[in-house]
Amino acid sequence: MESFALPNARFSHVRCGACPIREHAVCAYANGDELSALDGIKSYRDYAAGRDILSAGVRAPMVGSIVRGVVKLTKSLPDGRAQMVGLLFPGDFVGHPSRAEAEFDATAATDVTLCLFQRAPFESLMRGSHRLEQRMLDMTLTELDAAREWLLLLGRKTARERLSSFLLMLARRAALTPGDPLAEIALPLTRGEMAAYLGLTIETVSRHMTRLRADDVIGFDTARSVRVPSIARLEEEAGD
Amino acid sequence: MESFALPNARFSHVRCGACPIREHAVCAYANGDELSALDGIKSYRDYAAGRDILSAGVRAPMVGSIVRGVVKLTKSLPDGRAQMVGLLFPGDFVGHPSRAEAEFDATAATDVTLCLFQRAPFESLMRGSHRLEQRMLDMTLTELDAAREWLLLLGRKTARERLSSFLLMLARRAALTPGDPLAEIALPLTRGEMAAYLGLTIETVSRHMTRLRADDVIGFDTARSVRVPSIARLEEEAGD
DNA sequence: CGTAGTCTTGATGTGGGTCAAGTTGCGTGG
DNA sequence: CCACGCAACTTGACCCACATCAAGACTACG
Repeated sequence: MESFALPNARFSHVRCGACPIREHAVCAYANGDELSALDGIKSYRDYAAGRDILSAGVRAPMVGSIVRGVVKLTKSLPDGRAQMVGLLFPGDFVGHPSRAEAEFDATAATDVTLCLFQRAPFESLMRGSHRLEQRMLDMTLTELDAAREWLLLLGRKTARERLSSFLLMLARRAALTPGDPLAEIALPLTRGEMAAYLGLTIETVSRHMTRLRADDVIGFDTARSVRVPSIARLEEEAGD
Repeated sequence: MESFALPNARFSHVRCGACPIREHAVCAYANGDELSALDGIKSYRDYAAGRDILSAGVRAPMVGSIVRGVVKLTKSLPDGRAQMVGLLFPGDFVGHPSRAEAEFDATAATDVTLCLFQRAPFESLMRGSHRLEQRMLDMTLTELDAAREWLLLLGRKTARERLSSFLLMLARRAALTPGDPLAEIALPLTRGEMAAYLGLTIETVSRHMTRLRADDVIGFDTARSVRVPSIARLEEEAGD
């Protein structure tokens, strides 16, 4: 029996064909043979919100895809200052092939399910499969583009523009899943995590959220959700 | 006759075996067959300092490796604010396979020589060569790591730490090529370009360069060069 | 219903931005 | 070889967006 009967098991197994991220993850281009090879070396694992997945400077024996939830990547200076350097959603890849030692901490921002592969068999599978390697390159280029967009945000945007850019990204992601465009969007991050992402402090994030609401750019009743009445308006506020 | 006789020709050809970046570029893992295939589709081209190589939103028919010189990648907001999002050195790759339209401007920061490949034959060559594709993935992961390091710099470091980090990167690159460790390092960027890279203004860069000199962290007589008497001291100043 | 984490709001401080005025360096042409 | 002109750089005076410091309020969970 597969894991549907055990939704919160820490280790479990779901056939790739039934996987919700089949079309978006590293396996997106895989053919039947490749998929069953992947199927043979994978296992699902759950992480509660706040749990560490990878630690900077530590060798990790696994890599994997996010099936459910949000993972944050953080880099720190020795004196404790910390900056989030990546935010990963379902379908995104955690850990890098040919880079056993992580360059940053990866932490579950929400409850997370990963589809894990042992590093060694995954790498040899990739070496034999052009599709898999091409997909990996593609995903890495997408991440690089996103990181560069973020460099522009951190280097040149005001606090209000940064918040708007972040909310815009979430609104666009939410728009991809069908539903009422004016529905509440659940924020996957706390104010403190948003600050870590945006290169700001908690207080500045909180103040500008309040102001964006006062100016009717967004609406919210609880701190962990927002409504976006007009994407166009939010785009203006984001600065680009 | 090959281009050694025509050092400033805009188009020319050098056998890969004689190429100074043979070991560091996308061709680093290529075997004999792959190398001669690359040799067949490549051409060298020179760009004077300041020349545009790629423009944001424009389809580029070529990709290529930097043979000589420094290339800067810049992203701009509609109101003119601009942030450098990458700085590429000899061996680095310009343009992305499977991404015909650039996401940013690429400009020659110094006089530059590129080893250009037509996009289509390069991509099909890559599809057929595991070594080439693996090298490409490897280089992209390295760029991603560098971009994330830069996110930490832009998000959390002070102006003095940013300058020190930048100078440290140059000092480490210079240390790779043999020579007097206390020799002058030529700065590939103007104060304005350094500011664009570091998320600062020209004035702030200039002031902190002056202060770092006053504090004996660095030495310089002309604006376009520095001496680093102690790498260890510079590392302290860089914050990590 | 207590307590701890999260969020909001206010008062004040400061690093880096802005504006402005030189200065230095260098290529061009007389 | 020098004079001109322009771009790059430096330095100073002032300003402001965001950080810091400090209370209090809300929420969730035992």
